[in-house]
Amino acid sequence: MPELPEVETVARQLDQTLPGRRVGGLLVVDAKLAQLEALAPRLAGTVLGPVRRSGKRVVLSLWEAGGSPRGWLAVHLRMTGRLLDMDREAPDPAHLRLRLWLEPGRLDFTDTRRFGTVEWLTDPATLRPPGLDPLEAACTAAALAGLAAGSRAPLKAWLLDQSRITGLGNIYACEILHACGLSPHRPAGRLRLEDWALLRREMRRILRLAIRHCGTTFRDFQDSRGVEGSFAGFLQVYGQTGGACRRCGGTVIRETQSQRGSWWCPGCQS
DNA sequence: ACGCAGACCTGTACGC
DNA sequence: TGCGTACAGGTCTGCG
Repeated sequence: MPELPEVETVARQLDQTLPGRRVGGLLVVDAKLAQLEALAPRLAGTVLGPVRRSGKRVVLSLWEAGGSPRGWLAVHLRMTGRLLDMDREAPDPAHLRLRLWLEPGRLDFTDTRRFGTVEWLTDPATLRPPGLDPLEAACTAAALAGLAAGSRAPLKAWLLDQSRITGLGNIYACEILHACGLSPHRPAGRLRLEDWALLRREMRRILRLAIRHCGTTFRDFQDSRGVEGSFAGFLQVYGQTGGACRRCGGTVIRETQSQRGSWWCPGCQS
């Protein structure tokens, strides 16, 4: 489900409401997360600190009452995961997988498809994702061109590879390529520097715009308050099979590429 | 280095 | 209404 803008939305919201709240306990509901049971003693009594996005993960920091970090909980929401900031007395949400009891309130992790993961990290070096974050200053046209040098991978698949750029998913990869007029089939290694400059610019513009609208809810996404994102109305090609391209009037098509749907307009993307 | 199939899961939309 | 099929925002493993 969530890509960079959705994860950023959740992280920013939780960063407004979680820091300073004490962790009272841990409830593991899903047997797939049973390995977290052992964490309960280490979490109890900690205080939540800043919440950040790392790639597509939401990272909660847990601090000793004294003032040094005890560790980080890195949550990957995958397709249908949600982190919901709930009142203590609220009824259980559907598909509850994990709960952090807080003072006050509680943080519920729900996940319909159960693909989501939760990791306990104690080494700060493991907090950073392997790839370049599209919104960081280090993500320059030259850096992108350097990463892609020699690659024959189709641009769409290249953008989805999290080891190079971290944060893009299917929706935003399709939207960015359309905004740039680049075909998803173009070999990544054959782009010119000016293509990367355009791609970098559009990538940042679209991601920032989506963050401003709290992400895209095409199906499942909800933020930490259970509210849907409003960027869906801005989508130009994703999910628009047979629709008219808003730029050239051509017809948006869907095809399967690297096992994923690719939506694009052959009229203006080449 | 790359594509591809299959796996992990559950829910929904659609055609018959 | 009911049943089968395809598809879903992610990522991993194994194979060719």
